[in-house]
Amino acid sequence: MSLLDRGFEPDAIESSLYEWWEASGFFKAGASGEPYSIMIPPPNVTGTLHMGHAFQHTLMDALVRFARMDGKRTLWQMGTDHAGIATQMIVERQLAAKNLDKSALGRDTFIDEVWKWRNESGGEISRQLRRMGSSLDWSRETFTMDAEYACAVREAFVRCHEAGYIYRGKRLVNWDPVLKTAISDLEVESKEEDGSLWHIRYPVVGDDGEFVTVATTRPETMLGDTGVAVHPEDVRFAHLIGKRVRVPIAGREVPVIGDSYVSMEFGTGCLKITPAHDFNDNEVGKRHGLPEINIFDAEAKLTEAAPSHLQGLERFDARKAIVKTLEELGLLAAVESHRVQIPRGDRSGAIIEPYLTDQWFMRMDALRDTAVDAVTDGRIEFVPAHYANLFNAWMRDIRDWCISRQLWWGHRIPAWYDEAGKVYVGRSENEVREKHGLEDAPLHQDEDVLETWFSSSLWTFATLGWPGCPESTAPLRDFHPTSALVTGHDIIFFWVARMIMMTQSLLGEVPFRQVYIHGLVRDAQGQKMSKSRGNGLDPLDLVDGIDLDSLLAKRTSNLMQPQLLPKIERATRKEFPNGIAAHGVDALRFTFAALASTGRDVRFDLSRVDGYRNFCNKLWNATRFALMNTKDYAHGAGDGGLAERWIRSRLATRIKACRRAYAEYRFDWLASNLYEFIWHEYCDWYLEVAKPSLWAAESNPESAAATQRCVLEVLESLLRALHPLMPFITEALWQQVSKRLNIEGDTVMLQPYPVFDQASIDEDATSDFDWMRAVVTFLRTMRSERGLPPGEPLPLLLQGSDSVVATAKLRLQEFEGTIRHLGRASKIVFLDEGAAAPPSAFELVGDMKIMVPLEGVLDLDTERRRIENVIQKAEQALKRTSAKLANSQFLQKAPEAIVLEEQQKAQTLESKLTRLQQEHAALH
RNA sequence: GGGUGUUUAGCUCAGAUGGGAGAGCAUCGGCCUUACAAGCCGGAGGUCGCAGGUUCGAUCCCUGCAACACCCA
Repeated sequence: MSLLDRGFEPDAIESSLYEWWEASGFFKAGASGEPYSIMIPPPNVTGTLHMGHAFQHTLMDALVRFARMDGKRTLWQMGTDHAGIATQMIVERQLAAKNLDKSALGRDTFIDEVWKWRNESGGEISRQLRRMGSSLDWSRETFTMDAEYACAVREAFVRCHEAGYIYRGKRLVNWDPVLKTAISDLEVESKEEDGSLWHIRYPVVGDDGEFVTVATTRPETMLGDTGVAVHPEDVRFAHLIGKRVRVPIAGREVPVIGDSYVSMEFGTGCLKITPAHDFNDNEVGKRHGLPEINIFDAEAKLTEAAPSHLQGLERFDARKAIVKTLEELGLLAAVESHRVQIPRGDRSGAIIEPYLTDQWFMRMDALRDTAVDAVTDGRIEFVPAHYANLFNAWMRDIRDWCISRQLWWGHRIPAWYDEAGKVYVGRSENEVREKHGLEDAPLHQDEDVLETWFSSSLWTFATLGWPGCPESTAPLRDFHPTSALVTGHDIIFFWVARMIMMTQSLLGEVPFRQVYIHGLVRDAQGQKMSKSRGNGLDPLDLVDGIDLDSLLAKRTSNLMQPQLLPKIERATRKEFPNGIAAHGVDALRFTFAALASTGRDVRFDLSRVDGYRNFCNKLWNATRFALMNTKDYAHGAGDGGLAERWIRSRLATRIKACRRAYAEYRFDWLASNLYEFIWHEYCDWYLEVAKPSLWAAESNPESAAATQRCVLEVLESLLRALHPLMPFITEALWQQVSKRLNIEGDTVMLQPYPVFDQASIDEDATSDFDWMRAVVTFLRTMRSERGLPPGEPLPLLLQGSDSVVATAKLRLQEFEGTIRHLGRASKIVFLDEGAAAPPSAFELVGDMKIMVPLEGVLDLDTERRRIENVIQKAEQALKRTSAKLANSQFLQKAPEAIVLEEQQKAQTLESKLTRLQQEHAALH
């Protein structure tokens, strides 16, 4: 009963419940029922929980908890990603701090270091996921570098290679000269930066004194030029096509070619062609058979392909040197400033160099088509649907995917080379030897690893036992294809598309049936949250609270740009002058749900969390009230009266809405329905109406017992309905409430989710209850508007036709006590229809006039103005409706139901107006 | 340059089938009413970005424009 004594303290309930849930095995994949599965997008093992995770996991956990309660055989698969580059960078940085270098350690020792780091520091995200209440199946936790997972990766590689999807080749790739690895198109971020356009004269061979002036943003690449191109229809240069020009400094003679890729308007209209260091030039070069001359090494320094005095120069030093030489030679025609797109690696920030190397690629043409088909024919559904367009558009333009990386941490490519350099692909060296009869021939394995996204593209099935033997793949049969994928729009291409392609190619089925795309969490100003901006929030700081100094320290430590410190400090002090209060996990989760509408980005607003913490407090206190007033509850109570029928009807309606919200991924509707129901229906009205009945147990024990039963039953249902969003508080409260109702079961999380009950929908009870609310609201508003004390009892007079009075009397049998209690009515008296009423404040509720005599208090002028106001509004409404009804087109074409509705509206308004005008005239 | 999304109360956002507009927060007034002051009661607040079109009727559908955001080149 300690629950009754204390107020709501989230921390006190959250700490113990999760441990108990997990230890009890409640999160483990279910054993019966229709399968429902979600794979967690595996967080990077290097990661710590950020707002995006917290948001995403709240939604996934709600879906999973809902499915589990709804009787599904539910799996929420846990796991983390080895995150090749990110992890390797962290460990390298740690080594650098100890003045160590990975090349000094050697590959094997370095990988041991990475594992050591992972085992010691890689578990932070798991702890945080538990703190958020995520009901993940930890017993199935998978790491993408686990031995079984690695086996699946090799299998996938070999099968794709056998199917002809994977090939090795020398191609132009995006090269990161800092990390010294190839990266994929998606890992390159292009931004416009200030640059220059250099106009350079290339002498025409055999025509002394004639030049072709090319324009370029990268003069240093001229050392690799193997052609100059003009537009074939450009009359200015038509005579040059077929001639040769001499590339200055390099001294090479190259042809002038015509290619429609050249824009006649841009620059000089002449383009130098460097097939080895530009993607577009590479295509032009291929069309015209131009050689590809690689002038850079892996660190983007000039190689022997450059003149000897320039060799070894880094590319931007080379640029300076070359521009200077050109100037001296008089070959620099002009320099203009120019905005250029600079491609940078998303990890290192280094400027990416298109670079010719041997890499492994995945062919996209056939796989692309199967993926697009799966989305087009509805086997995979995007929610919201418009993301399917984005997906298709991207797939249309997709290029072959470079899957090899020059890193050490990751899945090593299962390919071996003999001494002649011939490549063999297989699951293991032994398999390769046997298959190709290589016996003892020296073989060495490919040094490269696979891109991380290659292994994570297998995530939905490699976690379930694939390829495995029949016994170990039972989970695969049960849970694949998975039910839903929940992710942000930023990784549709990185991950979603690749999962669809890989899964279809390897399993012949889709990886998931629905993809719910949620928005990104931004700060209150709509800015992306990031460490470098210093505007990030740690979700657990919202949960547990943090003082200003700690928050400042957190936001300003290890800044990449220390000059931003004062700005960040100012902004933080302004937004959180007192730090952040503790709100509890449930309030934060509910906030995320409430903000999650239609997949758009969300601006995170702390005042919303405040509001939902208050909501938790409300629920807590409502339960305290329920428990306090049902101590003597005994079974066998009746169904109760109108109020009970009303609240049960409202509950049924809300349950229907909740289920629809789950089906449509509208977590905002889910949240608002539950909030409205609990606060404004259950607490504001039902519990208030219940009080007189509960307190009159001695005079009317049956009624009191029925009320107790309804108070408890509705509360118990709504706790179940709310549980997927607010697991902690609902569990703590449900355990108390269920005890009182003698419900079996240890935990709310394994109770059935409430089912919509059509039989509980009760229109009559709803209109009766609404009538009562109108009467009470009149009394309250009337008092408030006239400045009368809210507590002072006032008599209430009712007047109407016989039938109206008869209905009212029936309703009063149930609600007289309620109206006296909630409206502070001293007595309720009926006036004969024709009788003259005393000077009163009045209102029309339907066809009944309700009034409070205010002899002496009433100011006639004020009352008259009040009525005039109401009359004016009614007249306006009537005018609109009459205009419609006078329109023959409307009568002809509008649906009958709408016409009828308008006719009724007009009738009601007319009679109301008549009454109001009578009252107005009577006010003297 | 191409594409997608957004534009509704002071702020953050709903508006589900086209039938004259909703919530939370903030704000104003009144309440220590035996669950809750993290509360209760009541009020005020809108040219639904702009211009056309379709329709009996448009916040909603169509076209154009503007602003903002993101993606691609």
